[in-house]
Amino acid sequence: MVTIKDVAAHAGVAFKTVSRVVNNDPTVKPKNREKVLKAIQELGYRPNRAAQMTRRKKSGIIGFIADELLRVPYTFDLIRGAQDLAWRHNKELMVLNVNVDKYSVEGAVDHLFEHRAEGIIYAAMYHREVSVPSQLAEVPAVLANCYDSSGLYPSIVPDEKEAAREITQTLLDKGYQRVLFLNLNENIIAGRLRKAGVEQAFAENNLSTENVVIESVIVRENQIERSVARERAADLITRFKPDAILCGQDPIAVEVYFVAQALGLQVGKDIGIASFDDWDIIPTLLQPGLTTMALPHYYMGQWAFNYLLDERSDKIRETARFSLVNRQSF
Amino acid sequence: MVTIKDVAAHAGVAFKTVSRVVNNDPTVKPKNREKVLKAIQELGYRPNRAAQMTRRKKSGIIGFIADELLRVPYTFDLIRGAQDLAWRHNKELMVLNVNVDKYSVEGAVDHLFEHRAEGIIYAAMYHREVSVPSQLAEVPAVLANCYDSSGLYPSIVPDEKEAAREITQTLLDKGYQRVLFLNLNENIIAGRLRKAGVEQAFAENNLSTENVVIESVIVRENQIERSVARERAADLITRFKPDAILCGQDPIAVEVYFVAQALGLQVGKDIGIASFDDWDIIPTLLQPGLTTMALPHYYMGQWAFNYLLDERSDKIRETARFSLVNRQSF
DNA sequence: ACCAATTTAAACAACGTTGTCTTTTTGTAG
DNA sequence: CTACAAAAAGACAACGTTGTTTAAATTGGT
Repeated sequence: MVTIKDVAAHAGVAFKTVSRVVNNDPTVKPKNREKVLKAIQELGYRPNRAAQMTRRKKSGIIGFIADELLRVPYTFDLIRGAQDLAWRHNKELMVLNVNVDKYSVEGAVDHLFEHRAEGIIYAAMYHREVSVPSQLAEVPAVLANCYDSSGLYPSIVPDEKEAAREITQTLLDKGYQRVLFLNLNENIIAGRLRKAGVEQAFAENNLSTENVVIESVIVRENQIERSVARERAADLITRFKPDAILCGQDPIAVEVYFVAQALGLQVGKDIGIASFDDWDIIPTLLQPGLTTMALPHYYMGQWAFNYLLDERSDKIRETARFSLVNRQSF
Repeated sequence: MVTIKDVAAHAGVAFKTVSRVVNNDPTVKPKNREKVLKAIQELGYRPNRAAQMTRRKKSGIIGFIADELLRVPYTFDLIRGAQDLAWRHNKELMVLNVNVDKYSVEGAVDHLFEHRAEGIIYAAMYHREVSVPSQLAEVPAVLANCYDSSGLYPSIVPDEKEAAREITQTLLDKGYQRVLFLNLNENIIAGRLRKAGVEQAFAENNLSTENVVIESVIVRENQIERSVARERAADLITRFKPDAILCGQDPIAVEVYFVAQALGLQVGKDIGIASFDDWDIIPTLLQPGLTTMALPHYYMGQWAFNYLLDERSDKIRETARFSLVNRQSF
C-alpha cells in the first residue's frame, strides 16, 4: 500500500507536508498543496486509519452491542439510527451481535476494549430490564430499549404507557366506546405498561371499566398456539361485542383481521382495529392498512449515539415517544 | 490506557517479554509467564488493536457493503452468515449500509480502503444485476445475492429456477394437478427464473400447460394496489379452479390466505398453498403454517466470507440452493 | 539592501505494538 | 569446574502516522 512517504517522494516534498495537506493544515503554500494533491491522486493514496489511531490515541469507534434474542425486523432501526449519525460524524460504529450460545456479552465488551471504543451502546431487541457486565462501566455506556436495575447507566426506552394512552384516546375521540385490548403477556414490560396506559385513558374519560376488556393472548417466549389465540379472539369478540380492538402488537392484528373476516366484520367499518409496533411489512400488507403506534427505535438509536457524542455523564432515564401511523383500520 | 510497557514495569520484565506472552510465544519461562499474566490481570491490560494493525501491516478487516434499497428482514441473514464466520476466524466484519441518498458506494469503498480491508463483500438486498465501482477490483471482492455483467467478480446468487422446479415437483408429487402461480413481476430476475423453473417441472412431468396458469400479481417498485392484487387472485382462483397455488413470495401468500378464507376454501385441505422466501414471521403467522422455499441468505453470506478467507481468485458464479421448509399449507 | 518578523517546510520524536538481532542466562557434557 | 550450545530475555528498529521543535524561506519596513 502507498504511504505518506511515497507521496512525498513523488511530489518532491517532506512527508510531513503531505500530512499537513491531508489534514487541511493552512500553513502549506498553494503550490505545494497542489503538487501533493496531484501526487495523492496519481498514486491513489489513502491515509492509514490504523496508524492514525495509534498516533492520535483516539479510535473514533463507538461500540454497539445488540442482543439477538429476538429477530424482529424493526429492531434494526436501532442500529440504523446510531449508524447514520456515526457516518455523519465520521465515527465508526462497531456492531456486535451477542447471543447466549455464540459469543457472550463479556467477549463483545472485551473486543470493543481492544479496539479502544470511546463509548458503547447496549441495545436489547425488546424492551426489558437487563444486567450488563460490570466492566462496561469502564467506558461511557448507554442502554437502548432496555434499562438496568442498578441505575448505573443512562438509558432510553419506549414510552409504552403514553403510547397506549394516546392510541386509546384517539379511538375514544373517534367515537369508539367498547374496546377490546388483546394484550401481550403481562410478564413483559410492554404488556404491563400498555395495559396501564389503556386504563389511564379510560379513567381520564370517566368511562366505566365495563367498556373495556383486557386479555393477554400471546406469550413471547414459548408462544401459545396461534390457533388458540385466534379462537380466544373470536370468542371474546362475539361475547364482548367491541366496536374497536386494540392489539398488543401487529402480528396479533393479523389474527384479528382473519377473525374479523370470518365473522363477516369489515375492518374499519364494522369494527375498528389499532395496534402497536409498526412491524415491518405487516401494517401495509393488511387490508385496509393497519393504524398502529410505531416504536421509536430509530430515534432511540440516535439518542443513544448523541448521548455518547455529547460526552454526557448524567444517568438519565429517558423515554421515547411512539408515533401514530394513520392508515385505514379505524 | 495501560500499555505493554506498564505491564512490563509492573511485572519487572522487558516489555518484549510481555509481547511474547500475549502472543503465546513458547520461549518464555513459566515463571516469567506467570508474572506477566498476573500483571496483565491486575492492571487490566488489553492489547491495542490499532497498534497491532499498524505494526503487523494486516487489518484483519473484511468489508461488507449492503445496499439498503429494500428493507426486508431476512436479508440480514446475509450479514449474519458472514459475521458469524468473521467472529470464528477472529476477523472484523465492517458493515456499511449504502443508500443512494445517504452515502454512496464509492464512499463506502473509500472508507474500507482507509481501513485496509483485506476483502470486500458486496451484497444486494434482492437478487439482481449490479454495477459496482471499478475501484472495488483493487481488493479481493465477492458479490452476494447479485452479480455483475462484466464477470469481473465472483458471485453467489440463489438458485431461483431450481427452487421453483423443486417446489413445483413437490406439489405434483403430492398429487396436485392444477397449479396457479401468482408470480412476481417478470422484470425481476427472481420472477423470470422462478417462472422458468415451474415450466420446467411441468415439462419434465409431461403435463399439459393447460394445467398451469402463471400471472404476475406484484411489482416490486411502485407496488400495485394490494386490493387489486387480491381481486386478481380471487378472480383467477374462481375461473381457473386450481388445486394448488404457488405464490411468488410470502406476502402474496397472505393475500391468498385471505382470499381463500373469503371463498370458503380451507388452506391445506381444499387448496394447497406454497410460496417462496421464508419471510420472517409471515410463514408461521399464517394458519396453517405456510410451506415455503427458504432463501439461502445465511449460506450465501457464509460462502462469500469463505471465498475471501480462502484467498481464491477464480471468478466463479455460484448458485445457492433454497431449502424447503415444510409446514402445513399443502 | 538589510534586518527582523513571520510564514513555511523540514527534522525528529512519539504512539503501542511486533520483528530482528544481540546479549545474557541456563543446562549439560567433558 | 569449564566450555559450549541452546534457551531465554533484552535492546533496538520499524510500522505509518501526527505533534513538536528547529531550520529555512519569504515578507515587509526602513
